[in-house]
This record gives sequence, C-alpha cells and structure tokens, in this order.
Amino acid sequence: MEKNKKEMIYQGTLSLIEENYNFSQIKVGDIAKRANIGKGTIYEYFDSKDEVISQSIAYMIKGWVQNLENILEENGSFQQSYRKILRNLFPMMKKKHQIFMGFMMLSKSSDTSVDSLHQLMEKNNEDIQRKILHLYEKIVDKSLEEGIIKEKPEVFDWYFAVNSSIMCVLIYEDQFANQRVFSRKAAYSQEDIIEKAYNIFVKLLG
Amino acid sequence: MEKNKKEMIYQGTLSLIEENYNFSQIKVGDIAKRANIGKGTIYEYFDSKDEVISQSIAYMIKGWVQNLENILEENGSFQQSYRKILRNLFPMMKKKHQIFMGFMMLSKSSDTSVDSLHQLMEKNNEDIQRKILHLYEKIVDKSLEEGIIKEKPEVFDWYFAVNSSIMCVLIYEDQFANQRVFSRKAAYSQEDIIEKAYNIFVKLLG
Amino acid sequence: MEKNKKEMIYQGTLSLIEENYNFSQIKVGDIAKRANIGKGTIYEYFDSKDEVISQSIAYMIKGWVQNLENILEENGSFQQSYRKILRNLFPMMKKKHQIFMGFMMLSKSSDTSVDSLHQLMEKNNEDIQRKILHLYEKIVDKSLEEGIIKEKPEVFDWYFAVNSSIMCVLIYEDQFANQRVFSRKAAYSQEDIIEKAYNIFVKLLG
Amino acid sequence: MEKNKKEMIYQGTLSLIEENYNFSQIKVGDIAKRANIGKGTIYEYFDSKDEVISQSIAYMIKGWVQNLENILEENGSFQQSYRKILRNLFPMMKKKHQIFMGFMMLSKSSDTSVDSLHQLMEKNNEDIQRKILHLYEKIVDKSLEEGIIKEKPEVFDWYFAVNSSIMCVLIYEDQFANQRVFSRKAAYSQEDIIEKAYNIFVKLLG
DNA sequence: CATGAATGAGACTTCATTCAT
DNA sequence: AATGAATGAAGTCTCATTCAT
Repeated sequence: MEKNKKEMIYQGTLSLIEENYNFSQIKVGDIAKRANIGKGTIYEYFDSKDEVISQSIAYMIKGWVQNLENILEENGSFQQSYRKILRNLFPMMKKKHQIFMGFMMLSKSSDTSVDSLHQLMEKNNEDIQRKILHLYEKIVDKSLEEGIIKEKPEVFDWYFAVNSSIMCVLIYEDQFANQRVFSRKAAYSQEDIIEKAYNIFVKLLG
Repeated sequence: MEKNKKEMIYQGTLSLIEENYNFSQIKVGDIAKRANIGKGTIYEYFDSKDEVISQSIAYMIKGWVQNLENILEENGSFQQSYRKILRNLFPMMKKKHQIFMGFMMLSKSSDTSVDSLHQLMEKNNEDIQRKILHLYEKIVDKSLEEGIIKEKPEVFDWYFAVNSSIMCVLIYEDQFANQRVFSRKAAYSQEDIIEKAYNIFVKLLG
Repeated sequence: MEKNKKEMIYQGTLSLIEENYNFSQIKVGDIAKRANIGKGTIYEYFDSKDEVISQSIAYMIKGWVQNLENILEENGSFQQSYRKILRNLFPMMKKKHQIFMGFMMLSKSSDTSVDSLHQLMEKNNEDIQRKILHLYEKIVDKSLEEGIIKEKPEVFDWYFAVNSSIMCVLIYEDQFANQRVFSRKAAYSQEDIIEKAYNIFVKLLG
Repeated sequence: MEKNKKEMIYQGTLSLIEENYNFSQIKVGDIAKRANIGKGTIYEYFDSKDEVISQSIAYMIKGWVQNLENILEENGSFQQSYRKILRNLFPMMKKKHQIFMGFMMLSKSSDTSVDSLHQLMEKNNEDIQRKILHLYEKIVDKSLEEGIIKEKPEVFDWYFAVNSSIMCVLIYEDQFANQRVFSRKAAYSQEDIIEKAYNIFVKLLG
C-alpha cells in the first residue's frame, strides 16, 4: 500500500510537470489534489516538497532510460535497435523537452530554481547520469560487436558521439518542429531526422 | 544616470546568479544590496523582480554573444578566429554553465521556474537566439570563404554542426573538468579539446 | 466550526472599528490578534482584507436592523414599539455613529476609501438598504393599522418621514450629546428627543 | 504666487475627488500631475498628503456654503431665495454626494479612512460646520422677518428643520434619481422636489 | 523656489509544514 | 495511517516623504 501511495504522488506530480507547470509554481496542495490524497499524507512519504519533485523527476527519467535500454535487449540488429531508440525520443520530448534535453546532455538539472531542489537533484542526478552513461556505452558496444564501428575510442569521444546523435533529434524537435527561431520548418520527416542522427553516430565514430 | 542605475542592477543580479543562487532564491532585497541602492529604486527601473532577472540574463548573454562576434571581425584566418571563439567559451562556462549551455543550444530558457519569468524569457529568448543563430551563420560563412567547407548546407545542418562543435567544449567543461559522472578527468588539455571541437566542425561540414 | 471562526473574525474586526480605527488603518495582523487566530487563517475564510471589512460591517448592520425589526413583532401598540425602536438607536450610535448614520440614510457606504472596499460594499449595501427599507415600511404599515396615519403616501414620502424621524435622534446624539458645534448641550433628556422624533413622524405623515 | 500654487493643488486634488477616487486611492504623484507641478513642490505648501486632502475638501465645502449664503443676500423674497438655494444643491450633489451629504448633516467627516486625515478633518470640520450652522440660521432668520414662521424655536429645532428640508433634496437625488434601492424612479421633477422640501421647512417650523 | 530620483518602512498575501483528531 | 485546518515566516511591491541639484 505504501508503494501505491508513493506511486500516486509521483503520478500527480508528473501530471503537473507535464502540463508545463514550473517547479516553483507547483503547490503541495495541487499535488495532493492530483493524487487524490490529503496534503498531510504527502509528508508521510516525503520529507519536503522538494523531495517530492526531485524524486518524481528521477522516477520519470529512470523510466525513460529503462525503456530505451530494453530496446537494446530486444532481438534485432544495431541499426534497427538504435533507430528505434531515436524514434522513441519523440514522444519523450513532447512530455517535457527541457528536462529531457537537460538530462540527456548529462547537464546539471535543467531547472533548479526551487530552493533546495538543486542539491537534492545533485544526488539523484549522479545516479541518473550514470544510468544514461551506461545506456550510451551499451549502444556503443553493440555497434562495436556488429562492426559498425571499428574501435572503441576514449570515453569522452564515444560519449560525445552518442550525445551528438541524440541531440540531432532533440534539437530538431525543439527548434524546427516548433518553428521557434528558424523561420520555417525545415522540411524533414521524422524518418529523415532519424537517418541524419544515425549517420552522425557513424560519421563521428566510424 | 538612468543607464548607470540599470547597469548597477544588472551587475548586482548577475553577481548573485554567478554565485549560483537559484533564481527563486534571489530576493529583491539582495539585488538592491549588491547594487548599493534602495529596494524601491529597483522598481523605478523594472516592473517586477522577474523583469529584473530575465533582463539581467539577456544582458549577460547578449554581451557574451557580442564578444564572440567581435572575434570574427578581427583579422586572422577562420581557423584562428574559430579557435579563439572556442577558447573564449571556457571563462563563460565558469560563470554560469547551465544558463550558457541552455542558450547556446537555443533551448528554451534553461531555468524557467520563476513564475512569470518563463513568459518574459520567451520574448528575450527569441531575440537572443536569433543573435546566436546569426553568430553561427557568420562562422559558417567565414569558413566557406576560406574554402574550409565546400558548400553551405541546409540551415539545420550547419546549425547542428556549429552547435555540436561548441557542445564539445561545453560538455567537456561541464562533465569532465568537474569530474562529475566520469570517474576521473579525461586527460585532455584545453587546447586538446579545442582541437577536437574544431575537427568536429570540419568533419560534419567538410 | 467554520461558522465559529468567521464569527471570531467579525468580532475582531468590529472591535477595531468600534474603537474608531479607520478602515485603512486596520491591519490584517490586528484583526488576527483580536480574533486570537493566525494571520493566515483569515485568508482561509475571506479572500482579502477588504472582504473581511465589508462583510464585517454588513454583519453588524444586519444585526442592528434585525434587532429593530424584532421590536416591531413584539406585542404592544405602535407608539410603544416605535418609541422602543428610537430608544434602541442610542446604543447603536455609540458604537459607530458614522457608519450607522450613513446606512440609515441609505447613503452610499459612508466610508469607502479603502481601495476595492467601495465595490464590495456596493453589493452588500443594496442588500442592507433593502432590509432597511423593509423595516421602514413595516413601521409605516403598523402605524396605518392602528390609524395613527390615515393613508399610505408615495414611497418617497413615507421613506422620508421615517428617515427624518430617525435622523432626529441620530443628529441629536451626534451633535448635541457630543457638544460638537453647538456650544452647549441643548437641555433635552433622551426621552425628550424620543418624543420629538415620534412627533415628527406623526407631523409628516399624519 | 504662493496662493496660486496652493490653488492649483486644491484644483488638482478636487478634480481627483470629483472623479470619485477614494481618498486612500489618491496618490501624491497624481495630485502633482493634475496640478502640473513637481511632487516635491506640494511639500512646500502642505505638511503632508492628509493636509492636502483635508484642506482641499474644506476649500470646496467653504466655496459651496459661501455660494449658498450669497443667494440669501440677493434681493428677493425668502421663498425665492430658499428655493434657489435648494435648486443649487443639485449640481453640488453631482460632484461628490457623499462628502456633501456628510457635511450638510454636520456629520463627522464622512470619509475618514485615511490615516490621520480623521484628526485633521476634525479641526476643519468645526470651522465648516460653524459656517453651515450660520447659513442655516440666516435662512431661519430671513423666514422669520417675512413672517413665514412665527417664532424662532430652540437651536436644535430650527437646525433640524432646515436640515430635514435640505435632506429631502439630497436623499431624492442620492436614492431616487440614481434608482438605487427603490425599484423605479419616483416620478418627481426637480421642481416637485423643491416644492416638497420647501413645504417640509414650513411644516416643521410654521 | 522647484524638482523628481531615491528611499525604506510596512502591508498584504502565499504556502510549506505541523499536529490534533 | 490519513487528514486538512491552522499557522506564521518571509517575500514582493507601494508610496509618502526627503533632499541634492
């Protein structure tokens, strides 16, 4: 039952985050309402509002990363797997691109304005970022096994290559798909971008 | 005199941001203290705290971008100019890497938790991001003139290439120089990284 | 319990008003202190300070008017009832003569300087003023039943007659009993004034 | 010149009051703007904002009362003069009925929410109220001279009679002409009301 | 004399957290 | 275990007043 309540609180918090509430706008009362529980109950499971938020985000990200790792475990060639991973980035972007981009770049938490949230995230961040690094390494290793790349370079280099490849998708979504600065949407289909991103990986490591 | 006061407020705000205060932690009173003026004076020049912060950040970023553009105007080959630009990223990173990375990626504002700050930044963001795009294009054009790259590709492609190259420096600084996730600092000197970053630009566009 | 807290807030507010605090002088903190509750609690029951004040006044006036109407329902002749009503005006005047006079004259709220208080009072005013008009009509109707007056005139005329009669008491109290402008207190007993006021009613309508 | 500036300040303040700004809403800056002078200049002529407002109101009321007294000095019968006085109440009501009614009733200042305004008004009030009493007495004396009334009663009685007569006009304007509580405007012309008011004077003193 | 930029005391209001039920 | 009424610390912003020019 305890696990159930925590889960409900996570869901409530994430539903607010996904609706683009900024962290400091989120009230404990809102979370309680979303989770269909009393405000006081939250404090039975978390020490503070900041704990709730930082752990909720960690919960979300870990789910995402796990998702992507599962894809690698499935049968199929590297090319298929990696393309599927890239394809799966799109729906994640929709949910909360800033947080997502921030984490995928292993950036310090992308939004750290809430008072002590910053420090709390630091701890969670390390854990999350290690998981992401692990995912990246698995990607690289699989491509090695299949001979897509010849040789495993230094950690920084392979990390940077995967990161750039993924950034290709994220940046396109963030900038072009939303027609933000660039005056008109570059006419690429989703599969075009995945193609580009895949090629960048190969170009940088091949 | 008015310009002077605004300037003082900017400096005060930025000094707080540079000390890693999170935006929502910054109090109007703190800014006033740093600027050596009365609290009320701030409201003579800005409509709200959020205005102060968002405009201060815009002021900082515009200064940075201007700085980098000036380097391009100086005499010297593309290689010299671009390496100098990359070299200049290091001190900027020191100041406030999250904000800086966020903007250089043209990401939506990297930290938008403060209530209406989000909306205020949106307007400033567009302006800033246009400036950054302009800088990137200038870089690409100069490399074209000198024949470093043969042909100017689509906007997304050249934007992505410059961005990746710059990210190389930023990520190294953010992750490795601070020994964050990667257990030990990859043994690269600053000039090594600049070399890497330069090569990425050439590799992706050459 | 909720009713209880609101009641406490009303009492606290009215105790301040009765001590001749002007509305804009009253601080939320003062009200809380008087009501023996926390400042924040007030905002659980009211939306703003102005709401507190305007509703407190409405609460007070409605109580007064109800009081007077109850007197009419009691057994006894018109003369007895009406004199009792007039007699009951004295203690009310003591409490807050300006507010009381203002309302009994159906004047727009007598003190409306507090920012949005004005608008809030307008709504309450209409309700209160309707109640007062109702009281006045009941007075007139009872005097008709007993043949004290022969005929019910136009609404303005009977309204004005009752108003004048009541004003007689109020003005005496306001001016003479407090020796304000008139250099020495006119030597009338309370019962003398009631006699005068009663006669004015008869003179104007009889 | 000094007189001129004070005059300008009065005019500025009154223009704000006439536009139904509540006293506590009026800012010193607004007054300065209306008077076309600097904010600081106001403090050359008045000690505080409250002084400005209370003296401005006193200035307005004294003007009104003087006006009415002048009418009595003109040639013509009592009936003509008094009706003219009553007729002149209408435009005054338009300007600021609450203040006007308050003063004509010799009520303590009708709006006393501004902090120390209350005490300041007290001093001015006495002066104004003495002037009003003087006006009332002149009215009564003129009616005596012409034999409209036979005998001068006690001060309270003649004061109350004139007051009621004037109230007749004011209340009609305040309530009926603005269709406030009374559902439809009683169908009286302005001259009808003046007739009523005149008759009340005669009825109560004749 | 006149000004208006600068000031800072002080008020309202919010909201995370507590705790009696 | 669960609640939500109560709390009060703390922050933003206003505006009367001052004073250097």
